[in-house]
Amino acid sequence: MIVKIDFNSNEALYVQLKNQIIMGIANAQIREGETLPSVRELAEHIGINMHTVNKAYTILKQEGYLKLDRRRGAVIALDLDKYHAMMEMEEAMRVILAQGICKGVTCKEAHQLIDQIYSDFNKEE
Amino acid sequence: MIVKIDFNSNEALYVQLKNQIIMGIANAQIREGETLPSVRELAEHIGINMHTVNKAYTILKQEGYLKLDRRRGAVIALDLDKYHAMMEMEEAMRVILAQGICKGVTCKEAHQLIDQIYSDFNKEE
DNA sequence: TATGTGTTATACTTTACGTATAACAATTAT
DNA sequence: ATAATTGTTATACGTAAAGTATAACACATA
Repeated sequence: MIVKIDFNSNEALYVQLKNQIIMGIANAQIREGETLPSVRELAEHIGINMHTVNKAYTILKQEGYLKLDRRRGAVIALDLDKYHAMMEMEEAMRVILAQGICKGVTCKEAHQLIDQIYSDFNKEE
Repeated sequence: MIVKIDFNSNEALYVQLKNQIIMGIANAQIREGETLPSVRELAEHIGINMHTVNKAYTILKQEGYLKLDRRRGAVIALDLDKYHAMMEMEEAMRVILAQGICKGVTCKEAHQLIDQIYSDFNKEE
């Protein structure tokens, strides 16, 4: 799995890393039971501090994507609280769709976008 | 139009305000050509600093939602750069949908969510 | 015993956020 | 003309978050 970090982004490094890993799971590039690199290893590979990686891992654990194990490391383990996920999706989507509506994006175009992204995630293996 | 700010949120005040205004436009609670309160007036009404409101207005101007006029104030004026809006929607949606996919949200359920939000925005007037 | 996990603690720098005053240029009402 | 109100800009300050840097701890494995 390839992690791309933009050091010029205004988005925090640990947030970028967190999102990349979530998209990696959705892509099935990493699967249930598989392990991520250790915090020190990944930190060195990306070129950032260990604690920044650890922060991303800790949040992923709290949000139900990982289980952290001494020695084994960070293991993908999904906690399927679908209801909670839907609530958060709704709140985030409301802001994004509002922006789209103001800019003339139709409901149909939003649906097409959803289909495209879903098929992108299923395409990769 | 009612502005609700959560002072306990981890989201910045100017971001919350910006999003509320965008959703207000999508709702048609404020329409093209109408004016928002002055920065000082809105700041006092909400109970925050003038510069925080000004920051939200400035960003809304840069992103093509407002035009700022001396004396007239902040006037809703939408710059319909649909293509650019679609690009940003795609990037933001990719992260949100990835979270949903990991949590077992189906493509169909995502579509239902879109429809619900779109109808919510069209219901209000 | 040695090594590599996550974890925690401390200290430091830098940046973003929010507030606080103040003043400016332009416009409108008096 | 004068006064008042608009967005705008500048400066300064305090607080919090982000990121880095060392160091040490408890635990599990080779």
